[in-house]
Amino acid sequence: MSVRTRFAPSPTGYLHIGGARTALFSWLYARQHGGKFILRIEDTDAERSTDESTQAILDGMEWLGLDHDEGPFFQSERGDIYRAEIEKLQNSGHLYRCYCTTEELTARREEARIKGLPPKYDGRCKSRTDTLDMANAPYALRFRVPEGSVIFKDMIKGSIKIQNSEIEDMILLRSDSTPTYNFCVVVDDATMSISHVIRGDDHISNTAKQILLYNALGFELPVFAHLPMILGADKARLSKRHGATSVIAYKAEGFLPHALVNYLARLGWSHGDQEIFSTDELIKLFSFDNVGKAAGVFNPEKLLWLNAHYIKESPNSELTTLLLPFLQELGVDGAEANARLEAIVSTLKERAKDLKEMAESALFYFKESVEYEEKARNKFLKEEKLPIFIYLRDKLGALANFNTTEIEVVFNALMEEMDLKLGKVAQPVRVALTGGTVSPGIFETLEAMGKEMAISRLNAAITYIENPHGRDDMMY
RNA sequence: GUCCCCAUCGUCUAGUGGCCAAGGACACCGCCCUUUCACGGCGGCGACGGGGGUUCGACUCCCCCUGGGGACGCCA
Repeated sequence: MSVRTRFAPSPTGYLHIGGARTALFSWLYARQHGGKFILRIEDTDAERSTDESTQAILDGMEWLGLDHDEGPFFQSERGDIYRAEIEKLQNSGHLYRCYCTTEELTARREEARIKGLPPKYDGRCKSRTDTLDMANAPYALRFRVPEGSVIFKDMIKGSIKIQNSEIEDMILLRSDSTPTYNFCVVVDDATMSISHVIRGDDHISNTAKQILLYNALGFELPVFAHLPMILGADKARLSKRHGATSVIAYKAEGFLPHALVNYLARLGWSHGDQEIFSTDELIKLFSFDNVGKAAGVFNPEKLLWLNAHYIKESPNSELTTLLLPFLQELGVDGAEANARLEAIVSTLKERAKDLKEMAESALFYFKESVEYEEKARNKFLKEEKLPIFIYLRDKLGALANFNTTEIEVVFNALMEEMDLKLGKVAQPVRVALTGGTVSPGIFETLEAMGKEMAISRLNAAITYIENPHGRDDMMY
């Protein structure tokens, strides 16, 4: 049997974390078995489905690198197929007309709930005999649930058994003649020859209903795998209030797609003690045998750690490309940045957790002039430091090769001459160059900055110290 | 309420009856490295929800309880 998996989101919002993991596992399984991964958009609810959402889902998938082999298919375009299958069920006596209105059903459900009874359809239209009198009344088509029970084997959860008496006669065709979810899913999965249905375990109860439909339609059952849910820190189902849940938001926050992929893979699945997986490794090692049964809490900090890891691992050229949009977002000229970024990126990648933060800490390389942080300025831009700045400005300005080796020679000479330790020299210089007390190594920073800018900033510091009152805007 | 699923450090997890006085990772704390901040290295804190069985032996198997999650739509 060839492996065919699918991801079938409804286009009612962005691709969220939970959906992304479901898609990832389906994709991995297909790739591992040389099978096909199919994308299907479940837009039978015309009210809530939007093209923007479809696009957002497509964008999210693409960003994560989860490419599909077939589709996207749209349920809204498959009406003929559903109609044909409905007809079959009708002919085989699996359906009956229900004339109950939505209002009546809602009221009865409410009533049942109050009485503590299961809020299930009571089947009152099942054996109506007055259907002829109802000729002009709108009706929905319900599925006649047979006696017995549904037992199925889940690749993750094992054997699951549900009594048919727990399942209500669900509506397959609405009174406006549109088919409902459970029916479409079955028809689609069967006609698309899906071999493995991989989805969240919130669908387990649907699976029972769907198996009934598979049987009634005479379709062969696929293999099911129900992934445990992803929860927020408070153990409630992950939702907006737990922070960013949309995949694309992580892109905007400066995450690398593979960091998210690695994180999501490891949330619920494991391979011994290994934490870091390349895509190829995931494809090779993934197995439902090692997917846990319990719901997992989404931990943003571990994601951040992985992101920092992958930033460190990324080649400078790649990081440059990725970082550029974030710099432009901050008002840096793209062309200028691009020319100098590769050198700069290598000074920053060791300490950045995400690209957004990285862009912010790169900002001083591109600004016309630096603004001094108050504490830094008060501590380091003082009269007594003047000789250091003047010395460096002159000696560094005279360097032919402005690289870390040569720069270090100058610093060593200065330290010798003035009998200072590096710490006493580096911090004031850092403030002059960056405006703050935190930055990459001072020699690297100088080299990445370039001679011209370095000298100009040293001069600015000298001017500032000599004439602080000329800068009223910075004084209190 | 009914049904279904689940249960190892705060979190993600390893563990498939003896290898476990329970291992790794994130986070947290400390030390080291160091020109700052990080990175990195070393160390520390920290868990088998409870009760019954089964067994020579249970984190591992069974039952009950408790706790958590999910589903009960003419939504998907």
